[in-house]
Amino acid sequence: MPELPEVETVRMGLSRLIIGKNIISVDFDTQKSFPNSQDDVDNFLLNTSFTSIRRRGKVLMLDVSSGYSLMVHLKMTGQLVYRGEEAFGAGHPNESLVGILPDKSTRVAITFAQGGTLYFNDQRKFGWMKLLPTAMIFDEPFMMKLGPEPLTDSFTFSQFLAQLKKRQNTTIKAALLDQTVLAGIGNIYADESLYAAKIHPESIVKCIPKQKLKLLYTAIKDILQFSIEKGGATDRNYVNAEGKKGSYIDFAKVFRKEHTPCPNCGRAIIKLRVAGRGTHICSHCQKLYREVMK
DNA sequence: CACTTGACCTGTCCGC
DNA sequence: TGCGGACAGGTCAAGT
Repeated sequence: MPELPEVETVRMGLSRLIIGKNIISVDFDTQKSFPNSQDDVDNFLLNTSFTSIRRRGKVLMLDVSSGYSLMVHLKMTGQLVYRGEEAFGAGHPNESLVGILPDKSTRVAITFAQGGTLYFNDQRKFGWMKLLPTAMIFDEPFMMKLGPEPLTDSFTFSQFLAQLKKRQNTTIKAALLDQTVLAGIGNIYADESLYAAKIHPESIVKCIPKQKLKLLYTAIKDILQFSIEKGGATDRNYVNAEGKKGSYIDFAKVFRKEHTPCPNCGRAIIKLRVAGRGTHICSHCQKLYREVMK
């Protein structure tokens, strides 16, 4: 559920809250959530500080001054929440979706000399955080295979078409969820983008007319950007670096909107299963392409 | 090789 | 009220 806009929101928040602070203690529990040894932590994380925070797809890279980086994937229920004085500047502490930390979902806690602690929480333990040399990040198999960043200027329509060539015979929904085609799209933005482009998610990639793919290309960029401006989508677990919700879901047209009227035609939004995922559509507005158009 | 399905987890919700 | 089971979805391994 943390997809590109949510991870980007966390990145911006952490950049404001933890850069330059000295790490004085690191506590971690399960091997699955944090596979590094105590020696790694002692040698490359303790007594260092975060220098920059980057994002690639749904992955965060927290670079530290030792030449190592913490790679973080939040998967479905992961959260990176900073607790300290600064985090509560503007709003109220109780706007936070998360309570007192650490709690039973806390997997890693990183405490700073200046006060404040960064918590990695993950209810379902699908997410992970791992420490590795900064220079080795892009040698990780998952990182090497990632497709282009949809919000960069270098991501053009022709590049989008070229990427889709890799998945010509599958459904467009499966193609959008494939991180090697495009990096950062998950279930929410796949459904919203396909609705905006009026394409049925079960359409076969090679059968979709080029001008419809152009609409999809534009919708992806616009929707991801808009969601970042709204602080991402809080469906159930997602919170930003201050533990607060994003508001994109209030603007969603179809995601989790089954039985409510389509904003375009008024017919009910329905839910089906495509590519093994809950999928939300207006079956009247979104056209199904299964035969190659001449 | 291309593509689909199941496993990994745990909290929540629904029906009985 | 309690309980079993379905469901949520990102990624990888296993299956077709």
